[in-house]
Amino acid sequence: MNNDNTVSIMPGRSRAPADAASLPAPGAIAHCRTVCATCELRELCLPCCGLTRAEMEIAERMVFTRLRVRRGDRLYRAGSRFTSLYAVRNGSFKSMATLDNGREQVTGFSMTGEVLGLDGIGPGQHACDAAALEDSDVCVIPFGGLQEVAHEIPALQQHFRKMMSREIVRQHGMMLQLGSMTAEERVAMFLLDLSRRFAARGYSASEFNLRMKREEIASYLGLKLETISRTFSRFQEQGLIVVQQKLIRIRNSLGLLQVMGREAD
Amino acid sequence: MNNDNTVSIMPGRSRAPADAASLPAPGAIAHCRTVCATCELRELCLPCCGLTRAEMEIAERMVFTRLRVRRGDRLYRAGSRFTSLYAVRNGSFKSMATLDNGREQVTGFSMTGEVLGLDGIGPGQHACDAAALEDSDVCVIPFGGLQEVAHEIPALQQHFRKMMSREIVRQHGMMLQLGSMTAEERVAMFLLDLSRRFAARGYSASEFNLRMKREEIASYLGLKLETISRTFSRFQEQGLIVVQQKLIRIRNSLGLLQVMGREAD
DNA sequence: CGGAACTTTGACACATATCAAAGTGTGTGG
DNA sequence: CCACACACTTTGATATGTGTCAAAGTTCCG
Repeated sequence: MNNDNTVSIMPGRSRAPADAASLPAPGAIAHCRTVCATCELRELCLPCCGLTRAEMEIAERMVFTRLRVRRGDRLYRAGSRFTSLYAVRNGSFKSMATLDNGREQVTGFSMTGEVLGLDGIGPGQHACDAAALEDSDVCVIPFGGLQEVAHEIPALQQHFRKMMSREIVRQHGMMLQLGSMTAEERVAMFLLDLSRRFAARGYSASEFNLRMKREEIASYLGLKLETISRTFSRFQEQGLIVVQQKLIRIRNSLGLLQVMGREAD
Repeated sequence: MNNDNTVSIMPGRSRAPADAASLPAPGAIAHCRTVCATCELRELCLPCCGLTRAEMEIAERMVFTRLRVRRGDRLYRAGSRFTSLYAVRNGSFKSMATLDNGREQVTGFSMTGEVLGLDGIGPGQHACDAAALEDSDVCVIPFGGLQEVAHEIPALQQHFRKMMSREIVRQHGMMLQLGSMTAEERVAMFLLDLSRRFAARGYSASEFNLRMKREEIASYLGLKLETISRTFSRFQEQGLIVVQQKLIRIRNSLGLLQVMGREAD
C-alpha cells in the first residue's frame, strides 16, 4: 500500500576513508574544503573553521556518506528514529507533516546547500517526512559522530547550537507571521525568503526556478493553489515579478518588501 | 516611554539558604518535595525523582528564588539575555512577540505549574516578552546552575531535554495546525488544550476560568476578538460549553473534539 | 452612581475558498 | 515525429467565512 521508495546508497565518500591516512594530509583538507564550499555545513566542517591540528585529528573520525534520493522518494519519515543530519548537496526537498486530523501540510523546503533533519534532534525522532522534489544528492552526517566530535571541540559545539537555534527561530517566526498575513503578504514573503536563500548560496537572488508545485507552495503558506497562481499573476501585472512556469524573475524586490510591510496597524 | 514595570524580589526562598545548612537535612528535602508537588518541574526537581544520596548532594547547589510579578508586569522581554527558567507557582502569563512589521502577537499562555522561558535556551536570549495576566509568583531557576547539576546527572539531563523538546513540538504543532483550521476548529482546540492542561495539573478539566481577555485569545489564534465571542456563543447554543464571562464550563468535550476533527479532507 | 474596560451582537464588506473550465507544457507510445 | 494523455497552471464565476465598523450590553471599580 505504501510505495516503499527506498533510497540507494552511493559507493563514493566525500573524504578519503580511514584506512587511507591516519593523519590529515594537506591534500585531504583541501579536498574537504572544496566539497564543503557551497554547503551550509562549512561552518561545521572542521577543517574549514580554524581549528588546531589536534582538533583536526579528532575531526578525522567523521566520515560522510553520499546518498542519492530520487524525485518523490523520502529521505526519512515522521516517527522514524533520528540518526543523522543531511546536507543537501544537490537538489531540493520538502518537509511535510501529517496533522492529527489526517491533513497533510508542507512545513518547509530545503535547497542545495542547506541542512535537513534538525527537527529530530530534540525529540530523537523525526517530526515530519522529507521528500525529494527532484533527483537529489545528500551528504549523510551521523549525529552520534558529530556529537562525539563536538564534545571535544567547544567551538564546534557552539557553532552547531547556533545553527540549530537560528533555524528554529526562522521557522518559528515564519509560522507566527503567517497567522496574521494576507495572501499577498505571504507570497511576497515566500519569494523574498527564497531569493535571500538562493543569494546566500551563491545563486542569483533575482532569477530562480521554483522546484515545487503551486499546490506545495499553497500548503506551505496555508493557502489554496489558485490563490498562489492569482497572486503571482497580480504581482506580474504590477511589475514586481515575471513568472514563466517555474521560473521566477524578481523585478522589484523593494516593491515586494513593501507588499510585506504594508497595512501594519 | 516604556512603563518600566520592574518585578520585586521576595525575600523568601523555597529552600533553606546556604548558610543555614551545608549538608542536606532530611527536612529540607521534604520541604522541597512539598513545594514542587504541583509543579511541572517536579520531574526536574532532584529530590523528587529517585536520585542517589550522592546525586542529591550535587543537587544542593541549586537554590531557587521566589519572584512576585504583578498583573501586567513583565518577567522578561524579547532580546533580553536568557539567564533563568521560571516555574509558575501561582498565576498565569502570556508570551508575546513583536513581529518585524510591528504587529504584536500572543504566542502562548503559561499557567500555574508550567515552566516559562524555554524559548531562550537555544538562542541565549528571549524571543518574546512574558507578561503576567494576574498577580503571580514564579520560582526562578538559574540556568547556569541547572546545567551544572544536569551535567553531573545524566538522567536529569535527559529529563530536561525531553521536557524542552516536548514543549517545542507542542507549540510547533499547534502553530502548524492553525494555518489550516477554521475559526471554530481553532477555538475548540484552544478550549481542549486548556482543559487538558488544567487536568494535568490537578484542576477540573470541565470548568475553569480564562485568565486572558478575548482579544488575547484572538491574537493567539490568529482571529479577531469578535470572532472569539461569536464562536463561544455558537458553541453555547450547540450545548458544547457554557460561558459566563471568564468562566468556561465544558459540557460536551467529545463534541468539541468532533468540531476539531470534522471536514478533514 | 458613573465611567472605563471588556464583551456581545448586528449589518455589511472583503478576501479567499470553491467549483468549473480552458490553457499550457511534458512525456509516452504509436 | 506526431498525437495523445496526463499533470499542472491559469482564469472566471460564485459562495462563504471572517474582518470591520458600529452600537448596545455587562461587569468591575472608584
